[in-house]
Amino acid sequence: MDNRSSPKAARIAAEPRQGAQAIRRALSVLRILAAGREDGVPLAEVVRATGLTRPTVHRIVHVLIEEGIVERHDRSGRYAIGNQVPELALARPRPSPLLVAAEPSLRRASTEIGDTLFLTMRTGNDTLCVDRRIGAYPIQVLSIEVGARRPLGVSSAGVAILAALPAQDARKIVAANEKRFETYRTDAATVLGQVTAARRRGYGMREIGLVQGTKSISTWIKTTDGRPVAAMTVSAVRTRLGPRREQEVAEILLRETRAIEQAIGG
Amino acid sequence: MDNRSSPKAARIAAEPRQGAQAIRRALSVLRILAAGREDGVPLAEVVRATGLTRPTVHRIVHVLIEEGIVERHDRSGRYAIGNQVPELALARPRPSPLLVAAEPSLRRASTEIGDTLFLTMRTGNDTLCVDRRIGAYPIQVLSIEVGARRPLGVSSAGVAILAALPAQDARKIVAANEKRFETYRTDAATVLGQVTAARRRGYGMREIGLVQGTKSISTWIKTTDGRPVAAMTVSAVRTRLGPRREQEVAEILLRETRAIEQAIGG
DNA sequence: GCGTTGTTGTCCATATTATGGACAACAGAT
DNA sequence: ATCTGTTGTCCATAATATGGACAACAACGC
Repeated sequence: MDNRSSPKAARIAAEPRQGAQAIRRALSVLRILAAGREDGVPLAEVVRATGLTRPTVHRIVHVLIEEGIVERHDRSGRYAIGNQVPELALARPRPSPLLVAAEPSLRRASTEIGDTLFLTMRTGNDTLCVDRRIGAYPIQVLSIEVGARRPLGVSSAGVAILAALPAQDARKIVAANEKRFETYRTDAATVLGQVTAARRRGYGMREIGLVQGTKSISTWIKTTDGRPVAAMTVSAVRTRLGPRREQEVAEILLRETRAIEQAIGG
Repeated sequence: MDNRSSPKAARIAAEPRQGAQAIRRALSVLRILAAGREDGVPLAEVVRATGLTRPTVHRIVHVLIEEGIVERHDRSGRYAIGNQVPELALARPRPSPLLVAAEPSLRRASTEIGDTLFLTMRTGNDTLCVDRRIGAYPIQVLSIEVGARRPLGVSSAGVAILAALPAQDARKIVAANEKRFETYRTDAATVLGQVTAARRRGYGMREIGLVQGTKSISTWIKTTDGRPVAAMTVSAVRTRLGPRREQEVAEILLRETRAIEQAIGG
């Protein structure tokens, strides 16, 4: 009851505006549900991931259902993003400038590498897969789809983005996501270790992908102000990405990453 | 303080769940902002349209800005749907079954009629344009774009949908939208008159379109349970739609409307 | 110059609103 | 039959969101 501080206080880093706890909570519920995609998420998982109490989550979710923002699947009882969300999204028709800037690079890298390529952007404390290119090689890792959303740190793309952030910011995000890591069978310490390794290596990597037997390599994409906003990822069965080829692939990714950065800047 | 009623009360028409006023209010703000599309909406207009007080709207809007759900345009000071909304929408990739069912009919009707064709669906108390086909005739009415959202009643599509609803429901919606009609230079009495006329005529019509010198004809599309969910509209410069041609066009629309209804049902 | 009418933004005492502990009911395991 | 996992509901309570009042600024008229 004292930190109201100076009258026209610094607005630089956005002191949290008060008087809307419920709205903020509803949004954090929505973001968890978004990670569940079509299948949705059980209530208990939302409770775990948000750290809210169950009555609160239950109330929020059911109000959102009445409003058409959330749906409940009758069979499974899981909750998912409802059809009014895309309807609201139609108000914003222009395609993301990132996607436009990345398109040629994705096409080039995809034909050159031949394995599945992903473009993943950061949104808040999550990564969001916004584009996927399937390569020519007969075995492709297709587990991740456009729209897939995961806590920053869980995928190699997330690790790459964390590695490119100031260390302090990265630690904060990892701490904020800690409760959610359990679901993805990892923990804060592991993630921080991978981030450090990626920082040294110059790109992100996961020897054990989220899917058994796959391996992923990710490079981060920064805007002109130096903040990483996205990552470019190659996923393949592990045997396809031995040390020699890892090097080759990483070089292609780094080259195209720079091309995307230039396209955004210019 | 008595209508808590029977223990396992009728859930048929969804008695409003309480304990989330703020969330509901935030959503009604969002829906108004969605109607403003890229340009957004001034705060005062949101206040008028929602009937909330200005401090409340201001607080809600600014919390949503902090959360990335709303953006404020620096030049105009207007508020608009932010980029996190499409990001959340990515969680729901499947295309609307209505769009799929309507596609062949839209294509047929568009080539046959030659004027601009719209598919507009109902969402809550609004209409939302979800598809537009440009015809072969050199003068086309392009004012309405995919994503355009307006209160039910102001467009001919909205009038058509209201006409196909039970009279009592239609009256309720018109009453709920009354505060917003002012912005579109109409009022409840006018709308109700147009709805009655449309009901008698069998399709919706606006002699004076939202754009000067245009005329629109709309037919309603019902699901098997008899509820109208969308409308198909032709817009053209008024001189293109004299009484003779109005009749022709209406017949084509009604025919294709029935085709869509069958495609949804089967 | 000086009202007038339109904005947007902020403060803070107040009471309305959202909260969460406790309880209930059900589904699968063991 | 008991345990552990769910989801859903109630309601007294405290914390939260509310909105009246005030302020600052812009555009317009005269």
